[in-house]
Amino acid sequence: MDDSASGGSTDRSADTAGDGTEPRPVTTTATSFEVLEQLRTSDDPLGPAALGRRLDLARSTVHRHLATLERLGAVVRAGDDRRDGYRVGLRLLDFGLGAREAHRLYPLAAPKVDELAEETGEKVWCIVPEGSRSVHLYGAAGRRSVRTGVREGSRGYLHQHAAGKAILAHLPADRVREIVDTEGLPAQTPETVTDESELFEQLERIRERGYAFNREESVPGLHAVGAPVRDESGVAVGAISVSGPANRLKGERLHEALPDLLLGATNEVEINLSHG
Amino acid sequence: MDDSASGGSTDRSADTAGDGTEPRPVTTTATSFEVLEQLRTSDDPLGPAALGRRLDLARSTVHRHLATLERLGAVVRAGDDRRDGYRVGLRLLDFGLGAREAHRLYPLAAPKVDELAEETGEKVWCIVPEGSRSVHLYGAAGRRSVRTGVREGSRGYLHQHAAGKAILAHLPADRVREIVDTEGLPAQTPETVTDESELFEQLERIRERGYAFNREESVPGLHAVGAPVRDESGVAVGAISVSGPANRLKGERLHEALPDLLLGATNEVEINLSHG
DNA sequence: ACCACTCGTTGCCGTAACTCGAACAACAAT
DNA sequence: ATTGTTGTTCGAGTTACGGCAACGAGTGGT
Repeated sequence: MDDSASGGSTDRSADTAGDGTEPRPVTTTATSFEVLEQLRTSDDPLGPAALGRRLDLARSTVHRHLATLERLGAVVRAGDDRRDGYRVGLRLLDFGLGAREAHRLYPLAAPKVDELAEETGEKVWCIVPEGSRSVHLYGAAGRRSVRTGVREGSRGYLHQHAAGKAILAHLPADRVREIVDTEGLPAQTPETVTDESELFEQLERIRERGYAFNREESVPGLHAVGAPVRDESGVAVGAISVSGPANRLKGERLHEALPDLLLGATNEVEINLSHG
Repeated sequence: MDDSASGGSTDRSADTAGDGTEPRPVTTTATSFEVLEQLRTSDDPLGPAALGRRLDLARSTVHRHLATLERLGAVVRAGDDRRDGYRVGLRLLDFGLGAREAHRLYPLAAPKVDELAEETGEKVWCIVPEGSRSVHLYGAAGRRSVRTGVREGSRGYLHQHAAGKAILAHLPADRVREIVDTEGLPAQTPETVTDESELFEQLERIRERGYAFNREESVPGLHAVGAPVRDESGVAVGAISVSGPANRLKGERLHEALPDLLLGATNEVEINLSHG
């Protein structure tokens, strides 16, 4: 009842301070996703109280969101007791895997990734850009492959991987600008490329030779080679990378054998991509 | 259309006889999920107009939801032109695969499923109950395995599979009652068990011998064997099944060899489940 | 060439429904 | 028994959600 009971002309009260360029259309659905995000990143199930504390929301509000999400199958109670809290439900597995199979690259690249993992014995990834980030679409573990923290579905920065740099090198220049401007060039290891001109220089050389390297830029002790998958118009729709311990990925193997294998695979995928 | 495998009647009327008192907690988040559901079940990308028509919403409303979901990464524009519509984004892959790996059964069952697929050459599934339905948590295709319509993440009815019946047979009796009451016993093929007493009779025999059969009850021409995975207290947390063409899964192989293999695998998983 | 139709997008306004705080029942720890 | 949790329900207040109408752009018909 403060003022402006009708019409509400003068002041807009809070006006959602903070975001300068936010257009207007934002939603409460975002809150539900924040709940999901909290549940996803937590190892243990969480209840309304714990979630409310993390998100700064009232317990009753969280309760309502959870009830709705439960009805949708997006979350499930962890145990039989109602004190056990909730965790992310498998309904989202349906959505997620559906999205993956709907991606034009997945059915073509997955078998090739498997082949490469078999041939090289290392970890092989198919990575695609989404928004201004990278998504690990599909991965296959070779016999001697190392375990990193990355999972299928993981999101990361394009400038931190071999595959990501291969993608950046074959994107329209203004697109690269947008991505760098919105995401910046955060470092993951001391070797990560954080200098803008250094990055553009690398991208130029990647365009020349057709593939990219990653020398401990994402994980200490890990090297990788990445090659882009381009569509008819030449822009990258994704990339495939082979990664392994630095002492195994070096010299002739890193600079010639693996790139050859990779380019053979990506070339084949590109052909199927155009004539499929 | 008409398929609408899940969700179904979302209209306010609904309220099947019985409990007319819908609690209260329903949300607009549900609308966002309906948008996602439509995008998931559609082969082609959809825009605000098409979605609005299918969901009976104003274009502007759908637009708002899409804008929010896009900001969250849950949907993405299909093409560069803004006329191309949206599809489900890979953000949900992150949620979905995370939920799968968080499931206590997945890391234990997946390698065993791979083994069984290798040994039998058939299609092998790990299935878990969620809510009152079944979810295909993980599947592996053997060398000669057949392709059915099922995918990882697919949801179905517990009484229609071998694995599902194996689960039902090792659930508390009142739980089974709940499930049958809420879901009914819909038929998928002429062979599906639709009679309640027939089902309970089968469940009793499944408990006695320790595994379940499926003779063309879910897909015509397809047979399967399923064995439960029980936790310390004896209730089923999931099941593993082997399925293949009826003419290959019969006689001694169906009734002795495959059950032996299956029970060996599930037993091992159960041990790891208790002491891991 | 025009026109008629659809598309996506954007303000605006009324009101549905989302958020919050308080209160209640169970349970745990002191 | 007291004090602290927890999950859950109910009501009141106000946000922001949903529908309508209009704009700019693209497409197909004639």
